[in-house]
Amino acid sequence: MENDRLNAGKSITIYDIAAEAGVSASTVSRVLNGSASVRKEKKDRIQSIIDKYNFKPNALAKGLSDTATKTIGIIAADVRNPYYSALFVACEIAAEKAGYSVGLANSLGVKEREQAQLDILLQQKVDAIIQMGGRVDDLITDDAYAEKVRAVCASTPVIVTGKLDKAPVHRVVIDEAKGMNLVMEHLIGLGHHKIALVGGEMRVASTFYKYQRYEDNLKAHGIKVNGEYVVNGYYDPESGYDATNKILKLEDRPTAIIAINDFAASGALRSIREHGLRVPEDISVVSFDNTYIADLMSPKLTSIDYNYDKYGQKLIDTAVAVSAGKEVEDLQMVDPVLVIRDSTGICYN
Amino acid sequence: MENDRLNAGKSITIYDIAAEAGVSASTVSRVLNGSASVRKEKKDRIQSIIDKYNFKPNALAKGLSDTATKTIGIIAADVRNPYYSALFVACEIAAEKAGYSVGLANSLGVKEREQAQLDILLQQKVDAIIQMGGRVDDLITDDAYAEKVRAVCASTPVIVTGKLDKAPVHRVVIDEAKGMNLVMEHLIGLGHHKIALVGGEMRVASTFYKYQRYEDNLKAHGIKVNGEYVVNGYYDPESGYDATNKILKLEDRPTAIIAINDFAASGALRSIREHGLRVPEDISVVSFDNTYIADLMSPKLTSIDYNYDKYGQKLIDTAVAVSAGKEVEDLQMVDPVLVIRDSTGICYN
DNA sequence: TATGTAATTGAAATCGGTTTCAGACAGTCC
DNA sequence: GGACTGTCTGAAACCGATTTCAATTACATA
Repeated sequence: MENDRLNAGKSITIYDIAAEAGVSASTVSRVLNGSASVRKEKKDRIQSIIDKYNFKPNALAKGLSDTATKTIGIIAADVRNPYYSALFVACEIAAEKAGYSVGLANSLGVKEREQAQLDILLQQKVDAIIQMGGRVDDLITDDAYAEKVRAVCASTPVIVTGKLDKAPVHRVVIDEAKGMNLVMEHLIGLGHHKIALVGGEMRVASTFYKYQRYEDNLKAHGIKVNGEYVVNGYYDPESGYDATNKILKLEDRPTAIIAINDFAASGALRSIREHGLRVPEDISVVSFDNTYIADLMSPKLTSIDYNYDKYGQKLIDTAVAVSAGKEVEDLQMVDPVLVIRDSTGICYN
Repeated sequence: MENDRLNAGKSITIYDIAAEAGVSASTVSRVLNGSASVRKEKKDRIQSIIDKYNFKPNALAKGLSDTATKTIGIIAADVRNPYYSALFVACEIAAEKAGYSVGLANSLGVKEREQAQLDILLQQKVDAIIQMGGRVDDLITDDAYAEKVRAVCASTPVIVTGKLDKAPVHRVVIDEAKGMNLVMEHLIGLGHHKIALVGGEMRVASTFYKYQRYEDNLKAHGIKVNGEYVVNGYYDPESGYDATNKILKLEDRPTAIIAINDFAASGALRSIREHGLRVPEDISVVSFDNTYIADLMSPKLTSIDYNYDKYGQKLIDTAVAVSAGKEVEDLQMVDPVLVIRDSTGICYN
């Protein structure tokens, strides 16, 4: 008992196991990893001692002597956004299957944090870094940031979900163009011609790409682009609310609204309701991300889904492959899917 | 150049710095940590070389020789639930201020995962483990699980957000009783007597405690407890929806519904709307957690808030203090607050 | 029984830091 | 000048694993 107290905090090591088994640490290590053959009788004895103490080798020591830590660091913009939490959990599950564990840091969109977190992950000797959202999504890459990432890439593979060029990263990105095409085809197929776009910043690449396809699709259908129908903002409910308020004041009201994400869509819904209009009878609403929010709203939102499980799997596969020195495509695409729910309907106007 | 390529993946060490500065590694270490005095001129020279290479010491090696890793492991039930993501980010920010970094693992409510994650964190030599949600919330502690936690506690402090007894953990929990008191006072103050409770499992301690106070408050106001008004379930929208459907079919309909969390409340709102009733004119709705969902709904939800920033801060403060060997209260409480929005109103029936 | 080969095993080096310990050196005081 | 003090500094041990290398043992074959 008193001995227990004295030992508090001191955990058991491979040498303790070796001593109790009357063998060397090398042999215990071999049993632990199955890295070389050990005489059956001896192996069983050692294994039973390992089990008895539920001994788990110190990951720090292991990481120090091995070349790999079997750890992947993930920097997300903000897990409080369900888009990132869904993607993170998908990565975690995929990583686990591959025998890796993941760490999570939130950059909260602050450049200094992103850089500091890169440094921490580097110090922790993760085998790869996945950065989702934040600076890597900028349409125009910040030079200082690119320089930093380039330095990181020299020792650790970096996989990003955004457009970041100017650094030797691997990219696994959503095919935004395809997503917007799906949305536009859906709306135009329902007879909508007066389509608005709310929320999002043009400095964010994914938003900009969406906007491009929005224009392209309208033009392709001979529909004139109405500048008043595009009201940017951010990615939160307030932004969607404000933008929609502005749009609903227009003389020539649109019959459909595309929100940059589900948050913005929730604000749009509120604004529409407050204007005494119905969804989808008077106005259709579509959004991007298909987070659980889409399912919480009334009416439930038609939204573009990114198949988070597959997306996470692809990110981890890439991280694992690159860190193992395998050749992997620099750029991989993830196909979005349109999930049709109750917020879109035929245009009667 | 070719040299660069050869060195790819090999990062710079304290010995490289020492060699370039013409001193020993010990001296560089002293400059790095300010752990002992080094002659000014020499110190500056070493520092400039450190800066030049942006050298950051290998955290694995450091953790191996130090007693602490300045790392805190967090096991959450599921960060996709905004309750946990809010709390996690609060912890991350608080940890950062204290010079710690945090890791995140999701147990997803699976016992085997919780145990495996405890083992991984132990191997990674985190200075403390914070477990939020999952098994630690059980009203009746699982013996095998308690045994596991007890073993973990022998080497690493564990802080939990739930009721887990039977293991020498530290607990920082929400004062559920106070929360439910606030809710009941609010509703009864608005004239409600027929109050229903939807969602949640009684095997979860926090839910059970809420139920107890629900009963207590009714009795204290001389209101008879109606068993039909309590419909348990889980913590998702569907559960709230199903439970509310059941309740709205009753002859003697309640005038207020308390949902176990914002998710369940969103389902309740949907059911109420589908029954052609209005919130709060016909029925008031209150919920717990005050996640951003409460703000997304129409009407916006009146909900119990846990002050996540302070809660996270308290968790980290406790983790840091305990791992430093300081004496800390075994049980600390966090006070909830009622945030009144648009889903509750005076009872006219 | 002698010999060759394959299977086992442990000593020692290594990973990249920190820290103790003792020696070198400089400055102060009689 | 000698003794004493205090400041700097590096060598070496240590943290807990893995792995190389060489030695030992076991076993099959001639």
